[in-house]
Amino acid sequence: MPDFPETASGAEGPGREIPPASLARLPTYLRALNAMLADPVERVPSEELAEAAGVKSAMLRKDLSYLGSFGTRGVGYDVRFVSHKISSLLGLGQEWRVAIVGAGNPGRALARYTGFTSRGFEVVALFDADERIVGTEIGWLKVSHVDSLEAELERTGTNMAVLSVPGAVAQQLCDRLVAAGVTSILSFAPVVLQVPPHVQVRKVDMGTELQILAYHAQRAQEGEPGSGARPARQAR
Amino acid sequence: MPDFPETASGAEGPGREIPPASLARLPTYLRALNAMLADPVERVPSEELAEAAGVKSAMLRKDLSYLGSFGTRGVGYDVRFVSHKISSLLGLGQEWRVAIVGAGNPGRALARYTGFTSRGFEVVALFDADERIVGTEIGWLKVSHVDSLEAELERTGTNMAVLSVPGAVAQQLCDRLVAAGVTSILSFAPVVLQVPPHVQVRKVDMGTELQILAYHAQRAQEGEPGSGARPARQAR
DNA sequence: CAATGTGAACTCGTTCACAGCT
DNA sequence: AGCTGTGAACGAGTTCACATTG
Repeated sequence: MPDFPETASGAEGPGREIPPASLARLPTYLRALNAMLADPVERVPSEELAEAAGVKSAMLRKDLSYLGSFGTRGVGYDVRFVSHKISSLLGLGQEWRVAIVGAGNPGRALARYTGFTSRGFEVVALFDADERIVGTEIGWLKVSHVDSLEAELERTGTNMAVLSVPGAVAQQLCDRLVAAGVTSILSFAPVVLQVPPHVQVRKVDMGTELQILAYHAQRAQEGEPGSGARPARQAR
Repeated sequence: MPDFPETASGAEGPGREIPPASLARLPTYLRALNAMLADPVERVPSEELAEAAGVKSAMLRKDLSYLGSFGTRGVGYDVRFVSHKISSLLGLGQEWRVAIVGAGNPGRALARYTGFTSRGFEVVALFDADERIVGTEIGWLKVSHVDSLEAELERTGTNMAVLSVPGAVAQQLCDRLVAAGVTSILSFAPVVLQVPPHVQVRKVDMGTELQILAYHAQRAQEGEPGSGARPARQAR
């Protein structure tokens, strides 16, 4: 299917760095585009793609302009072409080998989540420190003891890690991952990880998200009850 | 013991809205402060708290200044006091009743995650559409059929929902949640949800995060030739 | 003519640097 | 003396609006 000129190899993109805010939206665009590929949609104007992605059309156009300038004036964008372009920019042409460190509830859920296997990410190792969990099979993977972390990372050629361990041990395991040469870490631990500058960490934190929601919810309910401002003072 | 000196009751709530970027950091500050409370730390200067939260001290001070102006010049901030202040601003004084919609792998992991129960969030209902799952117990909750969604939300007094269902049905369930009066939704579904303006949605998307990591990882590996030499330095 | 691509205006977020308190 | 609180400078991100192009 990849019948597009120059796919995964470098040199294609402009030297410009993509601004982080823009980069963070590309996966959303990619999903929208791929959804359109299912139906046989050939072209899409920025207005429509932007709506599907939940952004304004000017922003979408500016974002895409960082990757180069394709799209046909008066017509729109070629769905397949832009999809490929984003995929290759994101490095989805290659398989990323992911290790999951921490096979507790969240780790196990991740290991079984097939959603991303299909998108260029393969889970190749699973670690835990709990003897009762080590050796059990989850999905089609056997849980390794965290003692063998370095050896297994090497053996499996892991180049990305998901950290789903309790906050108390997250930093220490993060350090070991970094020492073993992992430079991309997705952390679910509710702590701020300290890493050297060449290592990329992204954090997913449900607790934080719920607290932000609580802030808005509280404001909303203060407005509701008709009586106006209420102190609503309750210590925890 | 939970009494604090002033807190001019009328003046506590600044009319000012908290800027979103600032709001998003408050949970991190709160965690750092609560960790300090464990040790008996009374006061902390902005420099130190900022380091624990991974931000610059000027930013921390500005963020805290949105909540009011406490902190003692020449000394620092009272750990307990600021912790309380943030908690109450975030609405953590009250119990939030959370329903989890979708009891697949991620939903089950969330239901068992006790980490947030302790922080003012209680899971009060769990839904799924799969007959084989409905009726089973997860943690101390029985999975309800999604058909009874509206009734159960009402019965349990749910005021927040976590949406952990496949993307294909997320929008439709989101609509039902909104129709049932839920105004705060944390979504794990990899789709852009359309909601009316009074509803707050936050999204957690591992796929997106991995793709962003892949972008950086790809850039990094383009820089260095494929030989075995890797920096592998330690974190601080 | 319809829709892109983009400079310019504007808004929001971060950092600086120092006045003002304790 | 030391540290907060904040106005002002700076920078990033978003939106506007329009010249440009197929």
